[in-house]
Amino acid sequence: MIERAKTTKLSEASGLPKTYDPVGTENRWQKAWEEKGAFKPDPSAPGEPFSVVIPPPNVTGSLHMGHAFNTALIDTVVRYKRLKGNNVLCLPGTDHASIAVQTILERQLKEEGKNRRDLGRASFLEKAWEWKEKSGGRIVDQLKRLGYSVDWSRERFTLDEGLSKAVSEAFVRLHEKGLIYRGEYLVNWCPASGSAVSDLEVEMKEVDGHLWHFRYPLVTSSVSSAKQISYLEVATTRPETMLGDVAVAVNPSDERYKDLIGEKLTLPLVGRTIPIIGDPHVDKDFGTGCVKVTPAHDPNDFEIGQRHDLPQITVMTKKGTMNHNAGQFEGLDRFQAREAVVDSLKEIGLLTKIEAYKHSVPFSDRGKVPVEPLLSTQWFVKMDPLATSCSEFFEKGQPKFIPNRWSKVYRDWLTDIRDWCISRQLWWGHRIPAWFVISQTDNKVVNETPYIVARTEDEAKKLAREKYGDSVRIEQDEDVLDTWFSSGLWPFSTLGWPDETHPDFQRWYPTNTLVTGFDIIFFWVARMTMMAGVFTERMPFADVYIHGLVRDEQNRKMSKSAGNGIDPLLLIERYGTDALRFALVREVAGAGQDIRLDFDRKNQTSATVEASRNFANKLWNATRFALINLEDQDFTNLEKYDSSQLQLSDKWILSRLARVNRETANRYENYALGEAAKGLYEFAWNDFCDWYLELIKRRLNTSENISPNQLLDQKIAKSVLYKVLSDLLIMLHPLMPHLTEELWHGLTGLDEDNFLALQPWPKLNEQDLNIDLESSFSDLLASIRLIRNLRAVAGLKPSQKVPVMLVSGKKVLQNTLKTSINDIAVLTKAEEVQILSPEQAKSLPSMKALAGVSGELEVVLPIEGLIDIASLRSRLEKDLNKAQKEIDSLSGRLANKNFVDKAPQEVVEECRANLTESEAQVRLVKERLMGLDGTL
RNA sequence: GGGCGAUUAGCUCAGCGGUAGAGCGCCUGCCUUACAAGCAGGAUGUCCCUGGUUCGAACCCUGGAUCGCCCA
Repeated sequence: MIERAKTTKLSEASGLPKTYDPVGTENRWQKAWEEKGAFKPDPSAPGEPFSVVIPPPNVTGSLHMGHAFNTALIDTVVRYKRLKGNNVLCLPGTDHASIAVQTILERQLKEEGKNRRDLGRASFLEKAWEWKEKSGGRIVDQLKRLGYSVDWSRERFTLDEGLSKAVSEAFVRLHEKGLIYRGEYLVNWCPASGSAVSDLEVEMKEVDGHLWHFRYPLVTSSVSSAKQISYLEVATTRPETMLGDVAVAVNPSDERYKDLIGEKLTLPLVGRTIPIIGDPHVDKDFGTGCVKVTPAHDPNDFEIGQRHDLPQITVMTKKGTMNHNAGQFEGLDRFQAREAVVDSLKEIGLLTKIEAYKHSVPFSDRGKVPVEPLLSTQWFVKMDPLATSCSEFFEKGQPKFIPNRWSKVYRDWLTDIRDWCISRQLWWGHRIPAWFVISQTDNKVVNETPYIVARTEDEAKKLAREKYGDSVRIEQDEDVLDTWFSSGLWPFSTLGWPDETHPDFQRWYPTNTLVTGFDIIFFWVARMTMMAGVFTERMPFADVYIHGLVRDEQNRKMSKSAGNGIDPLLLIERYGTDALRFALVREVAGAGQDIRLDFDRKNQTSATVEASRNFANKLWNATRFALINLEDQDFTNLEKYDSSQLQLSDKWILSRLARVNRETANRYENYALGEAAKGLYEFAWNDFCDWYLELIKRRLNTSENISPNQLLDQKIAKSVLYKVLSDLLIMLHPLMPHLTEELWHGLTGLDEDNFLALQPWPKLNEQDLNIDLESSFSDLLASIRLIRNLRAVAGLKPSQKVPVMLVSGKKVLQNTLKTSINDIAVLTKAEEVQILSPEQAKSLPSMKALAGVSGELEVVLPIEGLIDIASLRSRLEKDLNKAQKEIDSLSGRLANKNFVDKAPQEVVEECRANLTESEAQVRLVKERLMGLDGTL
């Protein structure tokens, strides 16, 4: 820990450890932020409002890399906005995950040999809450370890009282608007969880199956006798459903069968007589061209059934076993029944063919078993009107998707959408606010039982009495709502809705940005826009920033079942939260794309995260350097110095700083977070540490007998150092919040409650921007590199000082070099540096020297005895070669009349300038080669 | 079947019309008093293939290949 607060003495900083130890620091700041309510905004505080609700992790979960990634991105945006002075609310919470929680609890019960019915609804829910407190608390603690700058005092849970109220309100209002209905339809039944699930919770998987062909005999052969047909052959992937067949369909234009339409068949094994019907949806070319129709067990058949007014015969139970309609097969599991049906058909000679066949089978996302399309009475939300409203907003560009290509995914889904089955045959969740008037139907709930939708039981009773008299008996629907129903309300239910006068709602709704993975655009994003459209008449967020998935080192999707997840907490303990966050954000430059996180499973290390940890350490040490050098002087007020008093390197780093400030703000603003991270990394490491800090060491080290001018220069260097470092820490703060908070406190000595997280974004000094100066400076840096390169080529010991001559006819460069002559000397270990014009150089006595050329600059190290002629020659030849190639290419382009005529003037000019430079270089290199031993 | 994305250095990825970039890894030399989690120097590419547009293509357009995802 850096000494800070009131007792800070910067001079003590030299006692800092050489390496940054993140874990303690991070915990300390997380605690401090939370205790002081740093991220708890006041709705009445000034500042443009900015709000984000986090995608609520579900309470069954533990922190995985997806959370870490999502958090890193959201928190970066949110912290940036806070620095920018917005009144920021970032609201956290969790969702109740009906199916997941219930599955876990029922599994536990099963181990005790019980089921939920044994327990009863009330005690089951009691258990569920107990379990939620434990598990939900864990994920919240884990989120805190990420340094999430959310307001924990506003943490919400989808089953909270307030949010539950929002759910009933939403249900009632949708029902009033005629957007909710109840009815018997084919739904996706998940036998594992014993509940209906929505279309979205079904995943199609390709499986290797079979196509069984079998024959249904014709009852009559009057018409068909001419063709001598006595049966129709059908092909199916699901033989067991034939027990529920009610027809066979053929295409009415199919020459083979069209005359048979209206005839009857005998359904084997069952003996039922079923009609042959004509339906244009039948594909003549698929299989035999005859389709068995099972309306109660197949969505397509269901539609055919509706069109032809066919009965629906359900042959399975909700557990996935055969029911009494299956006759001899009753009681068998659906997959056993399949085999049994096939065997039976084979026995009676009706099975004609078994083909291997790859086909798509719907699986339940949660239960991981094939879902069964099953007729059942459920609650649905009518999607068309909701989707239409969203489409209207979409036409106006709301919400805006980043990257834009996801907007098409969203729109396409809205335009072809089926009604949403929202009831779940579960207990854990929001119980459907509908009461059956059972006294009307013999005290039982049947499809015909009337119902009352109300906000509370009392309200329902009152309504029931009004309508059915005082002796009415009502009973609430057993089922709960799809978890996504409540998640769909999240952006406004968390802000106080349905109380639209709630200060939070007033201040922060609609929210500004939603950051989430592309995998839940339909599940969540679209549901939120639909709910918001109908209840708030606005889109719930302005921007939707879509990110990809974190994949493992082999580019596989991380999943619990594959066991290939990389534990974020492990990486956090090893490298620190900031390192993990920075690594994740840095990888994400191509927004919306998956990122791959490298991970060595044997050693449990990640080179990517390690690189970010090293960066953190670099910043730690840069600050340590600053603290060692910034003593008790006045160094915080850079403005008091006149620009003419600043050195070239000061102006250069300030120009770079201003540029980075502008670029970084733009990047944060436009969700180019990866670029922001990379830009800051480069600036901090290359410009600031490698060059600027090295350059000012000379100025800071002057100690004895310091002249007033030197003292002034030293103060300026310190002021610039302080300015650049403190600005840099602020700009990096959204990406590495803990480290920067720690370092900033150490640097400024401000007390603990004065958080960096709440500082203003550094002011951009436009007047510092100087592109010409930056360009001159990079020439200077190139010169220094060239000298160092020559020294390396010559194999000089680092400690060995040699004289350096720099020769150039270019006036600007000469000046730059002259003003920086001391810097060059220090950075190249030069004994003495001379800047010469070509004329001056010519007048010197010729000698064998170490020499190199870069553009129009010639570097000469007159150290005859030390030269390795061979390696120098090879170096020069390489330069010559490169420059010659350059000349060929450039002169080729310039010789092309089309290029000179059509290309923009400045491009042609640049080309000419480059050619001149390359020619000069070739000339100089040749001279040098000649000088080496008189040959080329 | 419809749609989307990816293909650039050994690896992971930027760049998206004007002379190919970063990090990691690799090679050489350095414990230079902020940092060896470091410093200095260095090597490395038919920018998937194919036509085309253009003075000029990694970048735009045809067509194709391979890998991956979404929807039906």
